[in-house]
Amino acid sequence: MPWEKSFDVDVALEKAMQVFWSKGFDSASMANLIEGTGINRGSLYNAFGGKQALFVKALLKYDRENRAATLAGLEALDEPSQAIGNFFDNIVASTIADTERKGCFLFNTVLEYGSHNAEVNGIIDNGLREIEGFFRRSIEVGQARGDIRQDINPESKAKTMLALALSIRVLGRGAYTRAALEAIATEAKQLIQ
Amino acid sequence: MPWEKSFDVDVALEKAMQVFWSKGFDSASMANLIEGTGINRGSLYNAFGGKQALFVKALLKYDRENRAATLAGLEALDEPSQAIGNFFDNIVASTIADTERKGCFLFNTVLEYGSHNAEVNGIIDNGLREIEGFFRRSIEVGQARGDIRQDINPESKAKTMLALALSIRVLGRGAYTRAALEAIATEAKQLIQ
DNA sequence: AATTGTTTGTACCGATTGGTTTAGTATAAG
DNA sequence: CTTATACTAAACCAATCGGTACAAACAATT
Repeated sequence: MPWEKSFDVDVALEKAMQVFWSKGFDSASMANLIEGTGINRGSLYNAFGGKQALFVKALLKYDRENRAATLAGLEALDEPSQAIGNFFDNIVASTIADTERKGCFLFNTVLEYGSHNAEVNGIIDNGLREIEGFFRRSIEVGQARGDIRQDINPESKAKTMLALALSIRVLGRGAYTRAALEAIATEAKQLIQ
Repeated sequence: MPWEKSFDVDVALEKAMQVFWSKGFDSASMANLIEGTGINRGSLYNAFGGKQALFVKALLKYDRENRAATLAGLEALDEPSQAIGNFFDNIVASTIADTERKGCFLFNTVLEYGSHNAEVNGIIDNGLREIEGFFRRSIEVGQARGDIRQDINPESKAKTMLALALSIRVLGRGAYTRAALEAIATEAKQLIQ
C-alpha cells in the first residue's frame, strides 16, 4: 500500500497562514505560498485545493489559535476590568513586537470584507462578534460585582472597544508610533471608568 | 498649431480616483482605469504617467477635496463640541449613504501603508495628522471656553477619536450594521463629556 | 492645403497570475 | 518484485498584468 504523508499538513498550513497574514489574499501569489510552505506546487493543490480554499483554512486556523485562544485566556481571569486592561496591553505589546508590521490577520481581512466569499465573511462576522462578546460579558460581570459603573451601556461600549482594538492594530502597521497606540489603549481602558 | 486637450484631465482624474477608491491600488488594473476614465490607454499614460503616479494624483485629489474640505467646513463652526459631533454624524451618514461600500479612500490606504512609496505614506501621515489636529484644536478651544472639561487630554482624546472614525469607516464596509456604527459614534461624542 | 501635436484603437512586449498535467521517483504493503 | 500511492520537479496552460509602440484619425493654426 501507499505511504503516509511525508510533510506535516499543519506545519505547511501555519506557514501559508504567515504568507497570507503578511501580504493579504490578493498580493499573496501561489509562488509566494509555495516558497513559504516549502512544499511542492502539486502537493499544495492536492492537500489544500486552490488559493481560496487555502486562505479559508489559514484564516480559520488563525481564528482558532490566535483570536479564540487569546480571548479564552483573558476570559478565564477573575477580574473583568483587568481582563479588558490586559486585552489592550496585549494588543499594544503585540503591535510593537510585530516588527514585520503584519497587523492582525483577522482585522486585516475585515478590510477585504467585500472581496471574499460568504465563508470568509462568516469567519470575520463570528470573530468580531466573539471579541465584542468578550468585552460585553466582561463589562456585565463587572457591573454585577459593582466594579464597573451601572450607567454605561455594555453593548455600545463593547463595540467601541472593538473599534479601538481594530484601529490600534491597523494604525500600528506604520502610521502611528508606539506612544500614540499606548495613548489610545489608555483611553480604551478608561471607557469603563 | 495643435489643438487643446480634448478631454478634461480633472474629470478623468476624478473617475480614476473612484476606481482606486473602490478597488484599492493592487486590485485596480489599468484595464479598470481605462474603462473607468473612458479615455484611451495611451492618453492616460501620457497625461498621468504610470499606475503609481496616477494613484498618487488621485489620493492627493481626495485628500484635498474630501478630507481637507470637510475639515475646513467643520473647523469654521463656532461651537467646537458641535464640530466634533457633526464630524461623527457626517461620517456615519457618509458610511450609510455609501452603498458601494467603498469606505474612505484615505483610511483604506492606511491599510496599505507598507506597500506604497514614501510619497503615499507622506500623504497618509499628513492627512491623519490633520484629522487628529482638528479634534485636538476643537477640544482645546472648547476647554478654553469652558465648554469641555479641563481634565481630559486633548492629544490622546484626539487620537482616540481618529481611531474611532477610522473603525467606523472600516467596519462600515460590510461587517457592522448602521445601528452599531451609530453606537460607536455616540460613544465617540461622549468622550468629551 | 500644409503643418503640428493630441487623440484613438490596436497590436504587442515580457512577466506573472492561478491552476493543471505530466513524467519520474520514493516509499510502503502485499 | 509487483503494485499502489504520494512525493518532486518541471513543463505547460490561458489569462492577465503594467507598460510601450505605432499608425491612422482628428482638430486647430498658419
